[in-house]
Amino acid sequence: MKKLMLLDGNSLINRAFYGVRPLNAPDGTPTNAVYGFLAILQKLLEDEAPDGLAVAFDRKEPTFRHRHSAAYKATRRPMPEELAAQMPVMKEVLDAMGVVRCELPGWEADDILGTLSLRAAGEGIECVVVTGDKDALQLVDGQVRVLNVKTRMGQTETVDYTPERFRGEYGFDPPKMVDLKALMGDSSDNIPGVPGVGEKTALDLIRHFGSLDGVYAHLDDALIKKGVRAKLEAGRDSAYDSYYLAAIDRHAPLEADPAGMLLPASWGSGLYDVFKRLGFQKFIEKWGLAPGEAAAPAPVFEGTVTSLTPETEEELRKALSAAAGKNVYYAFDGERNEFAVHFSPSEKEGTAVFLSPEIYRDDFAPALRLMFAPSFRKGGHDVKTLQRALLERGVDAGEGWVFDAAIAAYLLDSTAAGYELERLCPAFCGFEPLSAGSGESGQMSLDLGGEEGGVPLARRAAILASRAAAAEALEEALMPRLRANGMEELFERIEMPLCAVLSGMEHRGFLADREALLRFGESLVGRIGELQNAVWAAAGEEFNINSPKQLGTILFEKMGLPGGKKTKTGWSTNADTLEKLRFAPIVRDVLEYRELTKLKSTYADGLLKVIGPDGRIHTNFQMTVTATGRLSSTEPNLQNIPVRRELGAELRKMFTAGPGSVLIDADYSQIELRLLAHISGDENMRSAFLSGEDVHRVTASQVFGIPFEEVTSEERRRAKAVNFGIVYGISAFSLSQDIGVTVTEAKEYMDAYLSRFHGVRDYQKSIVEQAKADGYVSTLFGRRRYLPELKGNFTMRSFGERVALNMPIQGTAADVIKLAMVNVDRRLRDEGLAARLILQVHDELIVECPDGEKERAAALLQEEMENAVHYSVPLIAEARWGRTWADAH
DNA sequence: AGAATCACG
DNA sequence: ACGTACGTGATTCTG
Repeated sequence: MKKLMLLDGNSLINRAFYGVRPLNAPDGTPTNAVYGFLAILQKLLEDEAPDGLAVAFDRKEPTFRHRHSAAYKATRRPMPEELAAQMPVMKEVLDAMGVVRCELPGWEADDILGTLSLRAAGEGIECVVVTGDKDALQLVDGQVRVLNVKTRMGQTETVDYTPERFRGEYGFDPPKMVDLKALMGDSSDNIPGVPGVGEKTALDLIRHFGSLDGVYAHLDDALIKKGVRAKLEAGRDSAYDSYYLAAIDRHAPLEADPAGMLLPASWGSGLYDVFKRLGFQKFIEKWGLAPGEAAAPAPVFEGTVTSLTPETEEELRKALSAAAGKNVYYAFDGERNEFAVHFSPSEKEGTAVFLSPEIYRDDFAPALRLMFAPSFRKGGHDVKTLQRALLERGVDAGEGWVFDAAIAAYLLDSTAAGYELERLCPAFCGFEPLSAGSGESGQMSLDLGGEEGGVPLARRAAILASRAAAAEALEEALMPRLRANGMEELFERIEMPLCAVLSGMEHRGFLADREALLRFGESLVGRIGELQNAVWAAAGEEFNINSPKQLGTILFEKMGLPGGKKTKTGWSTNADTLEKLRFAPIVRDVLEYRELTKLKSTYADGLLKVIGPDGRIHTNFQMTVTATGRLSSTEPNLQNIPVRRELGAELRKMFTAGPGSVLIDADYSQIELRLLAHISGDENMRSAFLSGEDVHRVTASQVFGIPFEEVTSEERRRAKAVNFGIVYGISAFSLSQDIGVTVTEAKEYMDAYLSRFHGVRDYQKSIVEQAKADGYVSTLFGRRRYLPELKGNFTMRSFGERVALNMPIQGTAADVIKLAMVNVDRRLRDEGLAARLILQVHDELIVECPDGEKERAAALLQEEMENAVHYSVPLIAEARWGRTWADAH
């Protein structure tokens, strides 16, 4: 064995528990911690590829060390019940994996890790100790690395501590970690340390005096402040007792031998069974697990579906006649141009009509119009994509859609891992839809895309039919849940109608001026070259300016510029950092270089690549991505086209209206602040909006206690930052960073703000309490976001609290503009206008419109946006028009 | 594949 | 003392 990985079981499962949202096995056992642990383990195995693996666990009873310590108090925090319930599952999983579990009465997991790593080192085996605590860092040496695992917002991060890394961070050798803990203590481990001495003080002391003994030998040293000296004197016994508690004992009487901890070459079918029972489908797939001989096959779709494959319109009409009056469900395969509609007379049996160019050789459009008749009550999965596929085939089938499985599941949990049919169906309906690889054994065939060897037509029909049927099953499973959550209206009146609005917008696209875009890109090339040469000249060598690593080395090491902050992987070179170094010409050039190359690669070149044959750019609006209810835009993202800087804003001149048309751009004014005023009911803020005055000026005059007329532009700027911060759930520190004042000043601003706007203060307090009680927050339309983060440690909890403050505001704004979009689209059609929506940018709608309609369309747009809802604060939208986006904005 | 950076609301 | 604003997506470099 060359490399042994040792895991601190308790610490990792604890991290996993707080980092992973609630999850249950089909039988109801909570499994989120086990799941999270496996996710961490998987990553570790991939990254480190160890030969051996063992997991150490704490025992419930106090350890010898604790019992013999005067400072020990039997107040170990009890494990949360939900987590304790998962420990047996955890052990079962490890056993099924064939991983050695180590525990020893009277000894901590840390001691076991210390003992095993010492033994392994003695046998010449490299050791990787993995834990979520910092205590084990004392073990770091030439043969033992410690990976410190953090979970942040569900993401696992590991910090790899080598002796060098440790010294770089702490400024002393790893064994001195014990001395540090002796002074600062560790609340999670019941190590008291010296009362009143925290991490900062303790770090300074150990760095200076080298050890705990060193500190106490130099108590008179002038470097130790009076107060600290007094605390150290008073806490001497506690410190030395803590030293004893913090020191890992590397000689635990353990039977285990590192050589016996070899990992199996492959996982057995026992693990498959365990994962199957726990519902860990993802790990079964990722780890390529297969059932044993005797294991039952996974349940797949079992309906009896009769597939009809009409060859003529006559046959199609006849086949569809049976669908009259029934709910119908669709699935399609865009690449093959195949569509299926499924309708069932009962739970058990159904009929599917399957349309494939292979047998139906006529023009598809008329057939599709029959298949997607407006009168059908329609359901499906990812309806917007299906509608767009139909539009691309000349069929407008936006009416009659009442169910979309992906959107329903998204409303039920907007932060789930995904909403694919393959995931939802097993989770909510207990069966899997058919796929090319499932079904009768021997039927599996590789689809090479050629004439031979493809999936047979009948099979493809069955697969599409089962996918359509899955949507039906999901409707039965999910609609009652939506109703129970009070989300029926949000679903039926906003999200479902929005599908057709968005598919239309995607299909229409935004006309782009290819030549202008090309010229713009070309115009940047010369200057980029100049800047590159200037930067290289100043640096005295050629290097890749796009590499933050190389750039950091040049600026902060070679040229010795000050203020370089370290990030995870090296020097920070972001715009915030570089702005402070503008006095150096090279930095100014780098900043301009960054600006220009960003415009060139992401926008000029990037957009040219996605202009369609029709000269238009067709973005995808994602409806199930954001945690707050906003849309997102991809391939390309048209929601982040530059506007804030002059040069970037040039790009908006390349987005134009078609011949004879104009663009109308309408945006909500301060929608989030207005919603905050309404939701919090803050009278002061409401009257600021009702007065129609500039809200940032009003805020400035209130926060700074000066007359409205005397507010300077700087004061207004700061007040604006405070307003933004309030919406996001601010801290004084971040505000100070943002507006460049001291933390103390920022704190004063915030206190002044909250005392002036006490309705906001009260609201913030109550929404966080509400979130903690309910486990989620909601928008005014009932959209939810669950906040498992609120159960976590300080950092996670703080994040959860900020989200609780922000989501109801940002989410309600998203709801409002979505409703406005549905209404705008409907009214444009009802009034016979040719104007149509083409883009949404969160608080902004863009309509393309024939010249002759522009006054009517602009008025309609503004009216529908302002009247989408009627709250205690008016919503204001402003509309402009022009030939290009730049002119209209 | 993840990190860093930067574009937007 | 903690660690530092909410929500996104695309590009580039790097291991």
